[in-house]
Amino acid sequence: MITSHDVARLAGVSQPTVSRALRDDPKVSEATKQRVREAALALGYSPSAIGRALSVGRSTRVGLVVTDLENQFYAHVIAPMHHELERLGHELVLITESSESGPVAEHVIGHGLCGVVLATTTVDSILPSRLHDRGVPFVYFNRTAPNVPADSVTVDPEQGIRELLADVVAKGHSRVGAIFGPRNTSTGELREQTVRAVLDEHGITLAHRDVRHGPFDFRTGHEGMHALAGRADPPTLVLCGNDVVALGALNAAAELGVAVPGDVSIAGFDDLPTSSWALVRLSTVAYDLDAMSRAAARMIVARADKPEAEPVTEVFPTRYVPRTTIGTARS
Amino acid sequence: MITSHDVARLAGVSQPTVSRALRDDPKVSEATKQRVREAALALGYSPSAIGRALSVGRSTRVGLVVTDLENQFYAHVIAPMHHELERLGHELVLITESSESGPVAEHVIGHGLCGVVLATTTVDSILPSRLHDRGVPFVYFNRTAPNVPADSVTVDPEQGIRELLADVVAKGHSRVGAIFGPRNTSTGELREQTVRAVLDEHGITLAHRDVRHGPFDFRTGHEGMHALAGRADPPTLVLCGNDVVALGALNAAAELGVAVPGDVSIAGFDDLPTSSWALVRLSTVAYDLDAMSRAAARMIVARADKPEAEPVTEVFPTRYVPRTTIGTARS
DNA sequence: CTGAAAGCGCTTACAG
DNA sequence: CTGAAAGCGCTTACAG
Repeated sequence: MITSHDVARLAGVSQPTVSRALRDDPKVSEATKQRVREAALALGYSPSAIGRALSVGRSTRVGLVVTDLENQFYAHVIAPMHHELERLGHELVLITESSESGPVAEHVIGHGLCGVVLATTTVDSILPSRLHDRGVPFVYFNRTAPNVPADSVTVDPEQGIRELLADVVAKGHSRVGAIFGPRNTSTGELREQTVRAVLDEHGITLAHRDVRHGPFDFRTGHEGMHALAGRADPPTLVLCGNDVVALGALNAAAELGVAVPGDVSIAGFDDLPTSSWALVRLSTVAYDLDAMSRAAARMIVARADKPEAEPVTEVFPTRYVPRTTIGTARS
Repeated sequence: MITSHDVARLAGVSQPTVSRALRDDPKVSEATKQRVREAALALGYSPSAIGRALSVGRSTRVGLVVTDLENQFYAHVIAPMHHELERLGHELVLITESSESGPVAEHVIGHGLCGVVLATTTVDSILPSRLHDRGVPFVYFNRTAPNVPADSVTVDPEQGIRELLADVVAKGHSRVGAIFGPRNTSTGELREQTVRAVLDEHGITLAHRDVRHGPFDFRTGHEGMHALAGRADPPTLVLCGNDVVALGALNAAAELGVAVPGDVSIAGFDDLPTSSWALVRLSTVAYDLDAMSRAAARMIVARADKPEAEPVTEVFPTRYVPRTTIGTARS
């Protein structure tokens, strides 16, 4: 490996001068900088980020903690988050909660990340408090945990759900079912409560047998729809916890031969790219996931810079995107 | 930050002893190990990976170089690769070629990765030779570059394509079109050549006007299908460079109101999870992408261990998975 | 404007 | 079995 000492030797300066010159320190003369840059180029030298990290006591690597990497939702957060981090001179390292290499908190601390973004927090996860105790900067992305305050980027589902349900009611649905997300996530819980409250304003109550819960994945929607639509007397509409769940439901409907929206209407939440496919055309609730992901990136680097600043929180509005999976209620 | 020195003080031993004890060095007595572990636990200490990396001169971080993070194909390589790396005690850091922070090679070198896997190599990319020159271990994933030899994990498309085309011919297609991948990728080129060669055995030639090329993305398939099927005299079947392209084509067909496989048949390559959706049911060529991704993970850590070993290469076989997008040719 | 010195948190010979 | 010493590649006061 070639180091700043090699460059120093070639340029005929001291090693610290190489360090300063390459970081464009104003205290170094232009002539020297020039000489150093040439030497560095000649040797193909690039400074070791790890030497630097050890020296300054902080790295430029942020971790993204996710449980389900396979889930397409996360592809759409990883991409923009990575780009924004790169723009800020940081790297993205992936961490999953199911880490076999021991507790995530230890992993995070040991691996010298300057901060982490938590994308799959549950209400009962211990990670936030562990990170807090160890002084590791972090931000909540999308989901939050109630007990440990920290920066967060979230979405406010209300407006989108109101618009969606207004359409649902206008189309004559009164027998509505739902496949909600997990109860132990802030997003799952908030969306469910909002749906129930707004439905209530319209005089509609969800029948217990028309409701399912499960992880925000394809399978939940798939199995949920089989359960709900496979019955003699199914609801005319099924609200899904998110688009991936709705995609599962849509496919289950196709398997069952139940027409959407002829026999049953379906709604999602997230408006992923797949939802606008001609083959899908899912009516859903949208928000700017791309901007959210980038905001989280900016937030974590800012936080790493000023660990003591007041927690900030950014919330993104939602809107209804009607497509073709919600039709007039069959009578 | 709490360091091994703090633990040493509390345990009443020297700092190197802490280091050895925690790594379970057999030369340390059980009694001492016990004491050190307790002290470490009490202080909530976890060893700094970056201190360690600097000391041993090698990190446990492997980079994955990808251009299009949004592409669902990569979600299915990232997940298994990450899991396998984690199992091996390594981390995955994401790198995109469009790195604004200067040339990727410099980035890779500077950031102290122990190796990188190249997932979006083109025939003309300079990265392989740069990495080679700088002595950075790397492996080709899926695609290779011809000039720089290195470890690789690839797929052999022949068997799958043979089976696919046998079915195509049996169903009476003779007017076949294609939306191939980019000419400057080994995968794009190899699949195209194989298709042409096997088709030739069946006495079929692709008409120039029935062929399109483009990046392996949704848009390529989408625009390609609009161009091919929007004409007066379209081919009866369109072979796509991969599933994501085929998904674009399938959706374009839906938009155009052309029935699949009634009006036109469509084939893919990869067999992504989406392809088996009831809404999709894409006939395609399959291989074990999961195993491939894990193999690449194992390969890069092995390579980082023995930089001088002979390059190894692992190739995965393919098979045809008939579903419903290929039908009898209309006459 | 530049250099010598010390230090970041580890590991690894080398002694004992 | 354990410790003192040196070093990994940087950065950052401190002198000059």
